[in-house]
Amino acid sequence: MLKKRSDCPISCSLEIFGDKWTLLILRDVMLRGKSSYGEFLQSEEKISTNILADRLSLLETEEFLTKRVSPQNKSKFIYSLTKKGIDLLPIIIEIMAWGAKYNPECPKKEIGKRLPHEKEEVVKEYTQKLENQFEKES
Amino acid sequence: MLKKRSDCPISCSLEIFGDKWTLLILRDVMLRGKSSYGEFLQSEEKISTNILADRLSLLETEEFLTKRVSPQNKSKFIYSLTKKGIDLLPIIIEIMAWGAKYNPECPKKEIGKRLPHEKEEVVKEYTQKLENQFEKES
DNA sequence: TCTTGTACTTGTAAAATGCAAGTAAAAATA
DNA sequence: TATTTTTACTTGCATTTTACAAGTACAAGA
Repeated sequence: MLKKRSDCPISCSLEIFGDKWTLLILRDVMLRGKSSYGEFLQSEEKISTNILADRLSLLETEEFLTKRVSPQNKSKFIYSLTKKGIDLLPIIIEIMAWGAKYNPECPKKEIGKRLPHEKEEVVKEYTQKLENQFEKES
Repeated sequence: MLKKRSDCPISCSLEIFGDKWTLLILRDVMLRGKSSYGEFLQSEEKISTNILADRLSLLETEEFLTKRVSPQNKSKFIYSLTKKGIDLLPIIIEIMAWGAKYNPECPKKEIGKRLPHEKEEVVKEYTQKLENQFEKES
């Protein structure tokens, strides 16, 4: 990512998180309350260890996540969202909404069911929740 | 894409368009009125010819775009959005909004300036416009 | 002290991408 | 009619990225 392809905000964004894994890690953080390497590794999509390490490093570099030692366990790291990371929630929700609409085989859980008629509210609720967490941690 | 990583709608979506180029082609179609191989090739991001051919084929297979011979020129093809493709607009707009917010060096054009305060309206306007086009072509 | 938990790193093969060149058919031009 | 241009790819090959399996390092717990 030394030199940008263009100044288009869409292109710039895709250069950072336009791949099959980065947003999936953020999904785990935002919607599933995950926060550690081991937890990310357990997701059903089975990310490789080297890719996970690479993406976590990227997410930290890009300041989507911050990394700190767990107070309970000094050999464990906790990854938390920044405001910049929280602001990606609307993108993830839109992707989920689209995916839920066009993949009938995807079982719809609570959020999925709410999306067709109250997407805005879902985004607001989760943003609020994540921002509260953010405040507590600072 | 023989077997899916999981049934998560986010994961399924990213398996299709989670890369650096697919959404950029759709940007050109949705926001810049482009519709042919040659036009896509001219974008400032400089996509390779083989990648463009591969992605157009994917977009057709996934039914995001339909392909037909140009009435004016039989050696030219016109790619048009399907409803399924038009439904990706909110994702693209959210990505643009995020990118415009966090990349101060991206020059903001009309849409970019409107996004912070009237994102919903922008999505509605463009959806309307693209759906009108869709109707005209059918 | 030994085992477990946690977070990686390394090696290597496979797949995707980028770049340059070539192909083929229709359209425009001489 | 012959030639050039336009349009949309395809092909070959080097580079980069990814996937998979294995190994490493350090802290915590028994």
